[in-house]
Amino acid sequence: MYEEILKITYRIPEGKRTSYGLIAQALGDKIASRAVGEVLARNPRPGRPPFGIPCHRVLYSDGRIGKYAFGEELKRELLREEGVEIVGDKALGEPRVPEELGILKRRSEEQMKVREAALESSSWEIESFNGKILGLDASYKRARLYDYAISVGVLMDSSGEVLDALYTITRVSVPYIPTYLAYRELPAYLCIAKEFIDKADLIAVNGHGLAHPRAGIASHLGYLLDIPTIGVARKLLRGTKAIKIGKRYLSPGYKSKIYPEAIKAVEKADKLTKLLGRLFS
DNA sequence: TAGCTGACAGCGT
DNA sequence: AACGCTGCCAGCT
Repeated sequence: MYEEILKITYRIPEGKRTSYGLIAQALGDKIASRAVGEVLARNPRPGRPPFGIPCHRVLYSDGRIGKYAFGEELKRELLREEGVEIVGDKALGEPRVPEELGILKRRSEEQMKVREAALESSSWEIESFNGKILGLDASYKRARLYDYAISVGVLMDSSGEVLDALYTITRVSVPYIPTYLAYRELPAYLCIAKEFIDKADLIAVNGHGLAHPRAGIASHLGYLLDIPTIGVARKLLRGTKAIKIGKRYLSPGYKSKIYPEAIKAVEKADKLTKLLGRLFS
């Protein structure tokens, strides 16, 4: 995703400008506009092609210049040199619309497919769970260019006793984009979950399952591995419903019901990711 | 218009 | 432990 955003930015011709939102639209969903800004804030080579990536040509949607690592003044100056007309605090003329890549559009379609399978295999009944639960969570460390994910899996029995645990540290080149969390966290979860595939009866993921407008990370993981999963989230998405138990919002992921025992597993994983995060900083 | 909010997380108090 | 703040955004109230 970083690569795509930088590539789109690289292709904005001299004398033209675009917006964070239009780049997000080219990726397939305008909700990613903030993530575009976050990625460009870490542009490894600010400047002009062929060596630089001209993130100074990306402005706010209303034409205002917006932020720049070396200051808004320089951004405005670079644009003026390139022939972009600026009056007051805004650039004139129409922004350039980048070529559509549609990555996020394909992903949201994939999520809808996952949702169908999740809906059909799950129910919202509350039951107690009597097997081994794998709790999953991740924390992040910012580096110069990329984030690093510290992902943890904790295997528990239903009484809450820890049987086993595993963690990974991976470089992440997918920014956080609202409703696309799965694509940021899933790769590491898949690695960990595969190690426990014969031992865990249920996977509890920090995030949503069916309490997501399409399909949450818990549903997605369950679908890919064909294992029962449940989502345990801290916050609810707008316009969605989940079962609140204590401070957590639970929703079935895949082939699952609502099992309150899942909360403990996720909270344990949450503690461990934070502990490890401190250890590595 | 100013203010709010996104499955934010991390970091400070 | 629980808030509040911030981060190259944008659309809505």
